Amino acid sequence: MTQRNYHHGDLRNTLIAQGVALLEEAGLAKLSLRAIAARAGVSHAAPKNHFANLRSLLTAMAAEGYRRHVAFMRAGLPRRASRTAKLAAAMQGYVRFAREHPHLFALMFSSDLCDLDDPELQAAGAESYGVLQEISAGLDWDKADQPDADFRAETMIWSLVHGFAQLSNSGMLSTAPDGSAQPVLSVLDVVPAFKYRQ
Amino acid sequence: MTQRNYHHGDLRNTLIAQGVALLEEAGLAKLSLRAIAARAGVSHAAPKNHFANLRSLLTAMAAEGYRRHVAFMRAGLPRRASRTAKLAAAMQGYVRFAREHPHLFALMFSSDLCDLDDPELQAAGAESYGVLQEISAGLDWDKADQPDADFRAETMIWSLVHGFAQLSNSGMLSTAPDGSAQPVLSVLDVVPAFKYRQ
DNA sequence: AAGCTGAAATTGACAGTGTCAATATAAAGC
DNA sequence: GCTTTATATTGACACTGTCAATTTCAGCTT
Repeated sequence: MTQRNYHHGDLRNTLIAQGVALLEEAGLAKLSLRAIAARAGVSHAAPKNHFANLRSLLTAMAAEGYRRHVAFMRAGLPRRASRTAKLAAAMQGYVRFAREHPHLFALMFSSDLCDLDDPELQAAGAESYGVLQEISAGLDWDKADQPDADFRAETMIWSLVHGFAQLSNSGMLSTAPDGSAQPVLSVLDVVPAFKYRQ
Repeated sequence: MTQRNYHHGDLRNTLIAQGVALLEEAGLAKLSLRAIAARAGVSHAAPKNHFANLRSLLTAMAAEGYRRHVAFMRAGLPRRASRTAKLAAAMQGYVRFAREHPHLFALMFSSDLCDLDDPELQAAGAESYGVLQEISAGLDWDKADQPDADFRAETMIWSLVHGFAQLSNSGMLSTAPDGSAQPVLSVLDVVPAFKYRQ
């Protein structure tokens, strides 16, 4: 962390880190390329050497988000747990990440803000999707014998947990439309009790 | 649609309509207060008389989005259909709206863009939530005898369909992480076959 | 060791943004 | 017909992302 005079040395990673930090602290409204550059101790046009535009930097930040996301999903997972326990742990990790990093989570899925086709982002996302694939393989439900059964199961689990996280972050689950307060639900209160084949 | 000279006459509604139109045509990137004002045939600061700031206009646009959203959910619903048929129709309407109006749909749930606490937005959202409440009441599943059973069922259905819509719009369901093309799923391919009590 | 080269930083400019204050216009009420 | 008041216009401001021109300096060649 020595002070560099002119050439920063590791500006690319610093920009990503400071960008994520600023996003989490201040939200999207206060996030700007110039503010991130200032936080990195660098002039307003320096990022241009590492990122073609703001969108490109946001995409790299989203990829970093996926890497942290995977860690949350794998966390708190006992090594030799039952498949149902693994499913529960991964889903809780998914939602916990979304709740603790709402802005980063929103960025990761926003096609308006970042290039969802970017190879690095796709790679980071694939890692995260892999966890979902593991835990939803062999699920026993009414569509287990349909074509694309695995893909359907993954999509069902992903939709469920992703929708829950999204609605939770939008504040849609805390108060009913009539204004009455609602209990704070865990994902597990809402996920059907799935079993696995054999 | 007569040409007004100075006073527009119905600028508030025009701004909402033109804002939605521009959003759907060009996306968030090209959306600006000045562009909307220009589309409405009015100077760049005219909106100030009807909306305190951009956020306020976006919030009104989101409320309009909810009104259209409800129409999609109620559409194609036979008057005397079974509850399962109603559930299917409403879910398909939910996703169809999201797919046909991706930017508006994103706006409706973005706390970064609009005031989710706004009374008008809440009212419009309540109407939409009401449809979900109707169709998910009395659902028979493993949590039907738990406390807050109704709220859990609503949340489960909503999470499922909302997550599916969101992931679909993010392009996450069309290609697997390894790059292989995936079948285009309908929500119904992914929703467990729920039944109703009695 | 000196010099060259090119990557990585700087400064300065530009058009475009949201917001605000001051001004102009016209509709509504007396 | 005059005043009041809502509504629109103009002009300015600070801030944004992006680009071009310039400066700095690390590492390689000779």
